Amino acid sequence: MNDNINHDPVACSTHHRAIRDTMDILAGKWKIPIIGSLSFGKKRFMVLIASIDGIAAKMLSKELQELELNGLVKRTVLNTKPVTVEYELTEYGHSLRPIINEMAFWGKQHRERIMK
Amino acid sequence: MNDNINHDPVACSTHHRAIRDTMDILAGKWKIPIIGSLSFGKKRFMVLIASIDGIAAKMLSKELQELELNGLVKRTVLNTKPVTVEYELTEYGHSLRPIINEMAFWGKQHRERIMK
DNA sequence: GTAACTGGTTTACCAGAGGAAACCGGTTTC
DNA sequence: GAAACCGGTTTCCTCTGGTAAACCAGTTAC
Repeated sequence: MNDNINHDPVACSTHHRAIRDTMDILAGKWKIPIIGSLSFGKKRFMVLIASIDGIAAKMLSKELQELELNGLVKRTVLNTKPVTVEYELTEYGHSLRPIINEMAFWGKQHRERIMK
Repeated sequence: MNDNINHDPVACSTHHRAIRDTMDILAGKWKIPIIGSLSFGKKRFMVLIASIDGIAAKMLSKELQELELNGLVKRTVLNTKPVTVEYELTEYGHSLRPIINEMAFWGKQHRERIMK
């Protein structure tokens, strides 16, 4: 029998790169909680801080910037008395749903499996 | 209108924990390439090193230990002349397929979107 | 004028992820 | 006995992700 190292280098690296792209976008401690919180609707900065347990302001603003850069989140500055800023998930941001759902499903199953 | 911070704390934290579990298991630079390489069939240590571009022996052995701990990979020591060790994906390891596929799909789409 | 609230930025610090290279015990070949 | 191959482990180093806390500009209430 022959150990096959060959799995079409091109298609394979494209595949891995795509997976890595996705992982990078979702990486870090806070991306998922933020997306999760925003999936319930648009929220202001302070509301986000309150709704995401333990996050620091710097982290939130940094993560929101990255998410905005990647087109997953839309930032809107409102012309109010003290300036308020609203963040919301773009349609593109919502397209992550299937991935997040798959991960939630597998993770739940995994925890049950580990317990016994 | 009312900014709703309440999204059922219990169900929500369970959900996020499950997602985090999955992310943790897949985290790091090498888990996916290793799983990807093993998804083509069982491989020996040296073959894995050769098939995963850029990985160091230390990293590979550490990551394999974690994957084995989580029941995703099975390690078999063969009684050969110089001891050889075979690694293979367990059935449970294969259950990650849907997640990985979703991520590959989304990542590919995302890259195309970013390009234009 | 002073305080408080808005949405941040800046600085300084720390733990952990990952990389490079040496080392190791056992076995076969020369 | 020397060298090479196997599957690691150990040590040391660097670089990054994340934290805490101070600071900032603009606006309103007191």
